[in-house]
Amino acid sequence: MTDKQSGETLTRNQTLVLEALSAAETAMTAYALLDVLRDSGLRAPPQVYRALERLRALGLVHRIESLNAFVACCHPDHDHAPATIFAICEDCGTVSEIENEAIAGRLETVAGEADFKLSRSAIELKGQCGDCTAK
Amino acid sequence: MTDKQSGETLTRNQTLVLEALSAAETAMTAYALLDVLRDSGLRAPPQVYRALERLRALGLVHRIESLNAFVACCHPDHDHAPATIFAICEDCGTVSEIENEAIAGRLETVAGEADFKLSRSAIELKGQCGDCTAK
DNA sequence: ATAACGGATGTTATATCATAACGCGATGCG
DNA sequence: CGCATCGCGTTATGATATAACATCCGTTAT
Ligand SMILES: [Zn+2]
Ligand SMILES: [Zn+2]
Ligand SMILES: [Zn+2]
Ligand SMILES: [Zn+2]
Repeated sequence: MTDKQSGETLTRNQTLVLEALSAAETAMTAYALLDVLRDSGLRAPPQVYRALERLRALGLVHRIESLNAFVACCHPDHDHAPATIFAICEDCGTVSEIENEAIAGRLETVAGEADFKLSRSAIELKGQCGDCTAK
Repeated sequence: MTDKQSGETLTRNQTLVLEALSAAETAMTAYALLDVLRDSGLRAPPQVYRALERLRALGLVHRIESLNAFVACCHPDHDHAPATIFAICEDCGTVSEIENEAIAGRLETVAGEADFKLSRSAIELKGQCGDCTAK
């Protein structure tokens, strides 16, 4: 176990993708990332998708299912609750990550009542963020 | 106002798509629907997507974001809670629709606390259904 | 009646999102 | 060395979704 790349350190491509995502205001599609990173040497979709896959496994990036797009985790340091909630502004596109134990627990209960063995969940809210409501 | 197609009745294509979806055990993609309905006269994706769009507006069909696929609503008669939950079995693919007022309310609260004006939400649970757990 | 309109439809082409499959080069290990 | 593993680059293709345009057909206004 030489730790060449066995768990912690990010490769060049992974770092590029994570930095691009972190710098973005909104969720980005894989192709948007590719466009942005073309000058940094990325040339083809698999390079981006592979980096995203790894970053997701590390919990540094989340996929927003309803947008087919990706965001950097806003608190990669601590572990996630079993149910993370994403609030997506339909006006400006910003995505906020919300943790809520109560809802996570309630979802577990509801799943149990339906005789469903829950492994993971995606909760995506659409609406208007505070900034856009104020406008 | 002859009610030619002004709100209630479904057109031929819409009926075909809804029937195919209702008959399906699992969620179906638009292209799967197209394959199934080719013998009934559907020839191109826009015909399916247009029918799906209308059926969704009528509340007869739901889109499962994490699958890029669609299901027939299992209780099209009564109105939906603001937050419908879909439990998706990763073994057999069945999708169950769950209504839960408590979670819907809780989501409203959480959104409010985050200063987010909620318009609609997608909650998708992945795991194992009762039948598959029993196996 | 007939012209104008709106809505559903059919069709072609294209945009957008995602992965399969192959080969290469560096690294670690027997 | 001989071999396995891993990241990487590249090409090609698959899967999902929509733009754009032409047509048809009942309704409605003139
Ligand atoms: Zn996170
Ligand atoms: Zn906003
Ligand atoms: Zn429903
Ligand atoms: Zn199952």
